[in-house]
Amino acid sequence: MTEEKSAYHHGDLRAALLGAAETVLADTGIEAFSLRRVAREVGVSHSAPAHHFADTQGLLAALATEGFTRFLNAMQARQRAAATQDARALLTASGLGYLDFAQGSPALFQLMFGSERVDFCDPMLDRASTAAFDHLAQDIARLRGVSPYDDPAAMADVMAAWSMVHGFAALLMAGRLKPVQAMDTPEREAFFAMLFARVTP
Amino acid sequence: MTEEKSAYHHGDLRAALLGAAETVLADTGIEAFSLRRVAREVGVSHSAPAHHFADTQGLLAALATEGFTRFLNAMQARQRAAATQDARALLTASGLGYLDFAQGSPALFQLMFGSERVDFCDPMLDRASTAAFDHLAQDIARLRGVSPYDDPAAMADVMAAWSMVHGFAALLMAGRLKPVQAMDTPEREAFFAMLFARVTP
DNA sequence: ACCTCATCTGGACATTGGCAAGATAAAGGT
DNA sequence: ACCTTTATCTTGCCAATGTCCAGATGAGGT
Repeated sequence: MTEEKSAYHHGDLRAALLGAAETVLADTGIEAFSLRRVAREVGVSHSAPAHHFADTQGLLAALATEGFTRFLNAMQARQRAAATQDARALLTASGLGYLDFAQGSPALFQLMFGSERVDFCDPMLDRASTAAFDHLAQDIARLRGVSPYDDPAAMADVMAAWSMVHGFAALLMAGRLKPVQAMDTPEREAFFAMLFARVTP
Repeated sequence: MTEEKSAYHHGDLRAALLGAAETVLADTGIEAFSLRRVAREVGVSHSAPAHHFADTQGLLAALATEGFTRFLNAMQARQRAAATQDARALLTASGLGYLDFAQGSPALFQLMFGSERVDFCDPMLDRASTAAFDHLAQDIARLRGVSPYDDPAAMADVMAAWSMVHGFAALLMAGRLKPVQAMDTPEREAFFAMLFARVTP
């Protein structure tokens, strides 16, 4: 409908800002992230974003929220691709999806897990991040036959799996796992699957 | 010797700046870290640091370097406290030292592992971080009887152990492991030791 | 046609990192 | 002792940033 720009009243500025924010984030990194730059990218005044996001934190919270839903999608996509009912294979698929997302959107990944600039009190963000956590909990529930919310041992499995895949992803993104970086994709995935299998005996 | 301040020529400004930088880092976090604030804290002009560190990155690199040596100390301290020769107990002690450091200096920890503002090309920093990695490699060498640099399987053990402890520490610091945060110290340490033992079967 | 109000603009202010020119004092050579 | 050199620190400046504010604009309801 409002396809042409009318100078004023952009039409869907909120979405445009979110899109540009992701580009800027990927370009400059979180720590050099600039709200004015985002506005410039969209071609709008420097204080236009204020009417859609309270402040920079607000925009980043919204961006992280979108990140978490895509993050969940990445895990689910791997599970669909695996086309199996085996609980252990499904868990491994989630782990690989976790890595897919981290490698595909490293800046977003760091925003979601390694930044102080995001306010996790934001209810939308809380919902999205909780949903991602629940997905992993469900994988463990399927494997153990008990919900981690009922069984401490199963919850320990969740923590173990999560710590493992997150540490692997974070160190890989930070360029610390040199030997792993040298591997090609199938080799790296096999390597990770081998490590990941250890934490849920 | 130069105990009293002489307005000009602070005496040991470099060390004073590093000390203040750590305080500021702990106060404001990395992403709001301000060089001018550090200078103000020391009571010196805003561009005095330029003569001791090329720029903000330079100061942060020096700070991270100091962090890595303390990080290594934390792991070694735990091993001394364990007072054992058992390879597995020594490895666990390193993991607990890893956590000690992360919990004791969370801001420094995030600077070292989760920031883009540190230049790892800095030779001093490279030396310090490599030394910390080598410590873990040595733990695995003692456990397996082979150096990870010679044996791929042993290197895989290093990656596994590192990913596990790092993921656990990072998620804990980010406030994501709610059930673990609820535990008291001994319980949390026992819990971690249990998880950590899984990765090196 | 008019009015209301969300949306967007432009200017202001304090703060930041980095640069350049100058002030200060310690060190060293004569 | 004196003068020069050099390292150290200060002051003043610039562009850029986040946030606030008053005002311009126009879309949608009445």
